[in-house]
Amino acid sequence: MSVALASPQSLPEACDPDSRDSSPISTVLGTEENYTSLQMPSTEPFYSETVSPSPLPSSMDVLIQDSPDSSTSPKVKEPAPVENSPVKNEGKGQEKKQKVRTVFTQTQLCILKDRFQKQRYLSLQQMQELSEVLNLSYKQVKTWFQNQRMKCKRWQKNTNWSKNNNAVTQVSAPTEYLDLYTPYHQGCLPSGNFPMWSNQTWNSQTWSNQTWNSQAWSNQTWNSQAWSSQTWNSQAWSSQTWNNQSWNSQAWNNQFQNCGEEFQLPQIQFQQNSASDLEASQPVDLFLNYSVNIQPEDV
DNA sequence: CGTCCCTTTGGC
DNA sequence: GCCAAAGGGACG
Repeated sequence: MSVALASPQSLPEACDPDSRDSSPISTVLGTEENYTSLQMPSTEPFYSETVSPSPLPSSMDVLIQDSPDSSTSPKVKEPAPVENSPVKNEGKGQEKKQKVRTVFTQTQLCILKDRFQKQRYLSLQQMQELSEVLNLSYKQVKTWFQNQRMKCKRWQKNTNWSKNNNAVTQVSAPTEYLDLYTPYHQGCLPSGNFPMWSNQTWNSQTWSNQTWNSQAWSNQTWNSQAWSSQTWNSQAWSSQTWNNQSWNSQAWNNQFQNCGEEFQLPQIQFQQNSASDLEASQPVDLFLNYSVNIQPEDV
């Protein structure tokens, strides 16, 4: 809850169109906030990000739905909140399934990209939730993420390719590709960097609200306390957050290898452990309330 | 089922 | 034409 959200009225409907589109960076708001307001009013933690106590202006939905968004497809744009049956358009005469290509609104894209920036793989539930928020179908969200991953991959390939020799390749991996997005992040969503780690007190709540992405991990300084008390006991692993995420090896690895080169996993620096701390491996207890001190440190 | 990958198709 | 939303096949 660190980030103070400035204006509750989020999302300028027009984030910057697309990279290639000309529209100027809409600097409508500060660089951080709004996003939180997208959160569902729901009771459960879900939209990670900063834990916003704010009750969510339902205006968001409206915004997304009938935002005068420029790019809203004139015709298509069918926001089936639920599974979208394959196009069955007007099916006149010809049965040929004519492909319907939805044009996502800028708002939707902003949110999607912002999310992607933090998480390349979403669990089923996360996708569903996101799809509800965006008023898109689950399938659309899933497809979008897939396409995005592919795009990311291609981009990565190309850039590695062209500037292979140059040392500059060392740029912090995960951010490189994301920079592509910054243009409209500046005027739309909070940037991908979030200072939520410092002196955060983790309890089951904050934990489940945290989006674990590469940056988060790498920025985290795991000391003995943090890590070992975590101990990743079965309870921790099976707690909501982890369950909601369908971790397979692929998802896991890719999670940490955002579009750049390789990503360095968090270095665990074990200091001296006070045995007392460790042994107490009470299932969830430890998990419920411990704090992490983090020393600012670049990645 | 989800993901990867390639292809098709439609907006712009 | 380019790009991105989908379709579809292969794979696990």
